[in-house]
Amino acid sequence: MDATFKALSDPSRRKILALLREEDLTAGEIAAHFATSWASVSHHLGVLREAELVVAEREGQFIRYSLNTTVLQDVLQHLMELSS
Amino acid sequence: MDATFKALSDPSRRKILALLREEDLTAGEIAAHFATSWASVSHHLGVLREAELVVAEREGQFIRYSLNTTVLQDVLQHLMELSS
DNA sequence: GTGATATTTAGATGATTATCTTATCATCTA
DNA sequence: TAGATGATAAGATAATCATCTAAATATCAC
Repeated sequence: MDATFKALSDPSRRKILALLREEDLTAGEIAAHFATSWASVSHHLGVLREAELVVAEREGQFIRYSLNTTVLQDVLQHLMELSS
Repeated sequence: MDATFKALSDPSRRKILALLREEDLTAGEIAAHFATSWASVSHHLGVLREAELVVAEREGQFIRYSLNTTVLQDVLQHLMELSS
């Protein structure tokens, strides 16, 4: 749960999650939405992968990312227990 | 929303929120639950205040802290929009 | 295999952060 | 007012983090 919250604490990473909510995207498509370097975006994707908030799957030359809503549900559960 | 997630990303601060979920507590009562220095706990309380996740109210010699569930609800809303 | 494209990794740097000790501020009691 | 207690602020330090450039890895097309 610690890694999850830490992953969520960066606005770039939350933006990535919001993009993936619309549709699955390759790393390049995600990076295209940012002004920072590809390496920086790749770093954020690594953090999100580590936290299991996203899933990466190679598709030939590309790597396609998708949301793991299960972990997001866990976070929601945790926060609801705090706020209820 | 940024400050809120950053505030939530530290386990000590989430522990403080969990304590406050049970009952309102003074800064000293909160600090008693931690092995770190009072100053460190006070720092965390400052971060939580800044994020408006808690409300501080002076009661004579003491300062009593309570949860601000409104902001927690906002976080929940934000996360639900990501996960739905 | 060679070259081209997609992505990640490595190493470095500057900024932020959590923690500590010490000092300061606020309130109470006598 | 003086001393004691509750709490925060200031200043220092070590660790973590986001970002960069350059290098490495993986796949595809030829």
